[in-house]
Amino acid sequence: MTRSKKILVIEDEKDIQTLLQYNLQQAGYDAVVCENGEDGLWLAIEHKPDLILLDWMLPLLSGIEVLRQLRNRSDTREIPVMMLTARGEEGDRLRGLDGGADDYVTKPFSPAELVARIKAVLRRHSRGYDGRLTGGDIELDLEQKRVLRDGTSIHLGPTEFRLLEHFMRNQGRVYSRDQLLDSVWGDDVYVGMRTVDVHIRRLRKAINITGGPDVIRTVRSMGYAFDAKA
Amino acid sequence: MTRSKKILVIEDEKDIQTLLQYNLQQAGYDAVVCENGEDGLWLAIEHKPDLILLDWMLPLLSGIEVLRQLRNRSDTREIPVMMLTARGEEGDRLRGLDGGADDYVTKPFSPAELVARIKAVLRRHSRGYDGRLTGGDIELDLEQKRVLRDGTSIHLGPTEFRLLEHFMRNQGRVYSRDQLLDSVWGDDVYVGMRTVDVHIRRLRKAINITGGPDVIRTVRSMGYAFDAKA
DNA sequence: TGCCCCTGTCATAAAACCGTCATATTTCTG
DNA sequence: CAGAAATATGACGGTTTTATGACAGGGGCA
Repeated sequence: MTRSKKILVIEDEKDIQTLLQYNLQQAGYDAVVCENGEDGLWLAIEHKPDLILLDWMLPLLSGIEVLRQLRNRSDTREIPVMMLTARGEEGDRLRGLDGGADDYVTKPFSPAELVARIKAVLRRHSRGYDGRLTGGDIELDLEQKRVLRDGTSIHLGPTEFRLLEHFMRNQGRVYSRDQLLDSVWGDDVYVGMRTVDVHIRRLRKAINITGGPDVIRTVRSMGYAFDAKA
Repeated sequence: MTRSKKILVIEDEKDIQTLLQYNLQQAGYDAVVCENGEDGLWLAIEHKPDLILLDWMLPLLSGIEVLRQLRNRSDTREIPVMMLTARGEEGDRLRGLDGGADDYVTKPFSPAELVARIKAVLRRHSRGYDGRLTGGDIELDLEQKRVLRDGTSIHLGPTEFRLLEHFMRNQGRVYSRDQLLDSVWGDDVYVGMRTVDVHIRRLRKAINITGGPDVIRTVRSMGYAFDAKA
């Protein structure tokens, strides 16, 4: 049996804190709890949890700011984050997803549902652990750095490969050019937005030589997404 | 009436097989049965069942391995899986949940209980999460920025999308053109009232290409509203 | 060094989208 | 039923966003 997954909870409301702690442990997770953004950030860096539950409203450092900083460090960028938001604030939710949260839950929530969602996020995130990603008729071999479409091999440049990998790890989800630059190029690069378009085009051209349907969906004024199914 | 849910049963013990098949059909499900992991995997990919009942001990391919492969393919990843385990194999149970099973049932079990659990899993699964709005046969996925009607994908421009989103968040309620301009377009834009009509028309045209009934209700001298059911 | 592959940026073409208007159609009122 | 009021529809021009093709610089490698 693998070690139990570690989950970091950053939440200032005491009762929600204990509620979460209890339920997470009940579900077999290893829960670490703290109550403000600064500690949370520190613990995240220190403990490298498998997932972070992050409250939106926090003392000292707002949730969105914590998220931003997590995404800005190479050693925490890959940790999935679920935001806890109060009901009603739609703008927050959008900004949260925009900032790279993997899911969000509106309070109040049922513990059972939360655990289910955590499972889903962890599952989605651990995709490709055997070195292979698949979507539709496209296969991506992470170890050999090879791409197959419908059996035939396809050549991609390094950037296109990372781009496709990112899309295939998060299929269906729409990413803005900013987000893509952040997660595919890295945060310390500064290249123009339109560069993303060009690489999308290169990726499309390469991946569609077999004649299959385009798997990359353009979402006007939003960004791009990968869709395996029609 | 929607089509009956399809359930794939992967189980090698003949008598349990027939027991399940009988009870599932009795409960109104469409049951497909097979008896080893390889066939199960194949059938899952081929049939896209709504739920999979997966025995733990299987010839050829173990249950956990089948589960792993199901979770690694984009077209089967979202299908809920219930594991059937023999009494006492607690470790297995944990590994099952860890691997992404949605529930587990220990043998022997009562058919009635099994059906109840199945219903619960299906309900939980179809209810979706906050990132998805649903009304009637229309689904709106905020995360993927996609609209589905009766399963078929529908394309909307950004404004139509926001318009529909607003309607689906407040179903049944009537909004005047002024209110719509305010909440969909924004406070600081000033466009003519009639513009709303035009976008309503575009939304209608797009959303009714499948031939379903119009879900947008015109309230003369008042505005518009979204009604899922007649 | 020279060649080849990869990258980022531009200019331009091509789409997609938006707001408005003129006109047809429907609904209401008396 | 006539006339008025409100909504539906089709078309159009302008604007924004995306797609495409071309190009030059950078770096690895023989």
